[in-house]
Amino acid sequence: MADVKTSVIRALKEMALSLKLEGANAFRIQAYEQAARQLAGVSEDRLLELVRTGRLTTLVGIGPSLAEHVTELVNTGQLTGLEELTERYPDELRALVRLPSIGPRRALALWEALGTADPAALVEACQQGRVREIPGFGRNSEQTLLASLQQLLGEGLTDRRPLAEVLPEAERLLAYVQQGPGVVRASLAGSVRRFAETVGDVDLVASAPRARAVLDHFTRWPDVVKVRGSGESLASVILDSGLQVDLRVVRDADFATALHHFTGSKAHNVRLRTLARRKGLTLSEWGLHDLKGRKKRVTDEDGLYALLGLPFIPPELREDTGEIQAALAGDLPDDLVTEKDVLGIVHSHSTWSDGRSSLREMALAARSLGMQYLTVTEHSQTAGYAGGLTPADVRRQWREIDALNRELGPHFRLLKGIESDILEDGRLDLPDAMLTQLDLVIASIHARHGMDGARMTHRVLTAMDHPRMDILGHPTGRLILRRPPYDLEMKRVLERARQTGVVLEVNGNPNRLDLSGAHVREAMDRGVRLCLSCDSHSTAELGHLRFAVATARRGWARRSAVVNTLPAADFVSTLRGNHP
DNA sequence: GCCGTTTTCGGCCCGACTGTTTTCAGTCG
Repeated sequence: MADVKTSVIRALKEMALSLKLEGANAFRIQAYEQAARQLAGVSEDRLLELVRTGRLTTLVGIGPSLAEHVTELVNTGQLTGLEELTERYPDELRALVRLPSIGPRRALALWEALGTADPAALVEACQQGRVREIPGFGRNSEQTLLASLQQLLGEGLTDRRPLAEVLPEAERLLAYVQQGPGVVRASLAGSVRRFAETVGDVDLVASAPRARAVLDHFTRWPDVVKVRGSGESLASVILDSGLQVDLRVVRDADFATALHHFTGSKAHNVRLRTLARRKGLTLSEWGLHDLKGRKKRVTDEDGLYALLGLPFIPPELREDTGEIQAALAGDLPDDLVTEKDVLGIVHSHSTWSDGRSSLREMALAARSLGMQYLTVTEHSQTAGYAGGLTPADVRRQWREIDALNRELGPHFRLLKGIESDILEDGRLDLPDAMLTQLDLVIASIHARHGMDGARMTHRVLTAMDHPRMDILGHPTGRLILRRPPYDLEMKRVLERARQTGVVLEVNGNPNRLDLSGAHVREAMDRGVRLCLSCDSHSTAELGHLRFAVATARRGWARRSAVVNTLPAADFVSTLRGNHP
């Protein structure tokens, strides 16, 4: 079941799309879209409180009219007028708008001219040459439309990929661009730099005196299979992996504003430009200018934000979910967690269960990353498919852990733990007598994902009430682009975490990123603590930590809320302090 | 539909590109 906040946001977005089809005033449409984003940055409890007290209009971008709509949505689940608009424009028409190069105007033109928005019927119309007869369309746009319709009917249009699938290739390409002729600075930009969960393409920005030479260098990268376009300052290519990469090259004096512009998000940029206007400045990728067209000197993003009267806003926060207002008010977290803050690797598997590296290899790798400890948390006995450990196995493993600690100490420690399955009735998978002897207990769901919301919520809350439960592993169970989260009332899970002191995991496995940034933000609002974990099954996967850190930052997580920024002894004792 | 350190009305973010046009609308980021 979707929570109230999610359904309100969805309704506002639906309304915006309907109004686009309706040909409504563009700024009215924008108002709905901005309101949706604004609410995304507010916790559900705060939203309900603002509705109850009639103070919704204290949010930027929500005036009397939208406040009324949101109140109606919260109270009744309906929005007057939305249903009527939805019926006027069928779902197929709404889906058309998502096709590349098709917006509301052209979708409507197709629908009206052909009397249908059904993708299969449109394919036929393209093949019969009927689309090119429609005013505003021609031979080229007919071909483009046909191609994207066929893709839509084939594997679907979700050509987004998990960030981690893209990042290594993007970083290799960045290193290559940095070696281009005359390159002064180069950086990743776009959703990759913001560490979004999924990315559609990769954006790079570089500075050099002669753009053309760098662009030629770029298009000669061995993995390039197709050059989509190459102009004076931009080249766009397709790699053999199917990934699209765009490179912009500017003079170094323009690097900071170009990098900022192409990092986005679009909504963040829009709001920042509005702020600039109010200060009598205009901001674009080509610089910050005053009203007389004089260019301000901007050498880096720090300087850009400073000229606008703001502290630096890290890329992970640039989603227009309240970060600019918070920055203006001095309310941005001043101790946003960083990778350097993390002192221990939490949640790891070895060859004792389903890992691919030995315990010794894992320990040495963690130590060489500068970590002070690694928690050994194999699967428990119920997870037979993953080589889960029986109590006897766990005791045997302790002997190896003790030996390794004698060898690798005293500045590095393996902590004794387990990742216990949460059974169907919410019990943990090992006897209490054993759980109390462990340094930490992660408990996670690995089976029976499909329970209904009431039973699943009860199952998780029951586990959290266990006095030896320290950390809830991958709390929502989602797999990015593959599996939706469990049917779980997150609000109650967060509340129980606050009451019991149970720590919620931010699992850095790039297919999970669980909790999500949005849930991290709700956890922060409630004072719930987090641990940033790798869920590593090999030494290479210790690198998952960066995704956990980035996801936590996207949820504005403070260092002080993250338990594995503590040294080993404090980490163990703070977990022991649970269940007051 | 929102908003106000020039405005309670009249503005509202910026630029590039594409394809279809013959001066520009629509789309995109």
